[in-house]
Amino acid sequence: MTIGEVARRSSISASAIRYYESIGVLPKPNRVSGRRVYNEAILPLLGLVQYSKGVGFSVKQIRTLIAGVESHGRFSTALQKLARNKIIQLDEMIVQAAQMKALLEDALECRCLTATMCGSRILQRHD
Amino acid sequence: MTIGEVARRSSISASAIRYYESIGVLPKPNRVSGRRVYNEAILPLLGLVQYSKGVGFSVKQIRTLIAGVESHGRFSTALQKLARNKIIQLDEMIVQAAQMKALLEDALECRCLTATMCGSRILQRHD
DNA sequence: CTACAACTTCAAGTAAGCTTTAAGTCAAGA
DNA sequence: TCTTGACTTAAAGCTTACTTGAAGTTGTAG
Repeated sequence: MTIGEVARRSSISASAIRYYESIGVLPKPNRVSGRRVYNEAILPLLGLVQYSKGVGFSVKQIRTLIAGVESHGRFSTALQKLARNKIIQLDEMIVQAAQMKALLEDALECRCLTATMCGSRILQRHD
Repeated sequence: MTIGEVARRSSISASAIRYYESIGVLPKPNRVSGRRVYNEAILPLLGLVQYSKGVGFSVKQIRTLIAGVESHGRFSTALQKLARNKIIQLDEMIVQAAQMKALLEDALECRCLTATMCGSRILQRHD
């Protein structure tokens, strides 16, 4: 696969793919007359990148994550730590997202945020 | 309250608070001899800012959100649209976060991501 | 009166995460 | 052979969300 095909199939721009490679998020692919040639394995990797971004990993964290995928079998302590911290963050995120959703739904129902906000517990935790 | 007190109580830096005011996220407070004087109402507002940031609102979206809080009673169609779109995004985010959490937990259990990734449904949705 | 902390403004700097631009290479088709 | 389109690089540019720095003001405490 050329970078153009990968871009089309992953919905990630070619320039972003080159950028990811340049900062070590993606492994360097083979070249044929100077051009990058990818195999199918790049797609789930890019899927992981997208997914990780979606839940708030920075590209540098994603690099650590991908390194874990690439280094078959090994799961470094750095990666374990990252994973554990992220699991905690994800739990917080899930709660927060659910609360924000409830707040917005309430607001939509009564067509105003003021009343919703005053009644909401999530905004009352100040001293 | 001075900006310093607000900063301390909200854990948001004074410079960030001034920045939020400058781009219209926060209302302009009263001044006493040139200095900003806030009342308690600023705290839940800053709480909403923090919360919104946490679930992926941009500061410009937060501005729209805060405008909805400030304009007592009115809930503009723009804000309704923002709220509806955000509710959809939040649903996706919750699912994605839960899946990523499961992936990381599985990875921690078997101490490698490769096996986890290959067995995961979330990274298999490519054509 | 002076010193000091906490504020003020405005402009410039920073970091992340790409995108865009310019100039060049390569293989295939007319 | 020439053109075309997809690729290559390096460097510069852009947006978001602030932070930092410089220079000045204010009220209080010694």
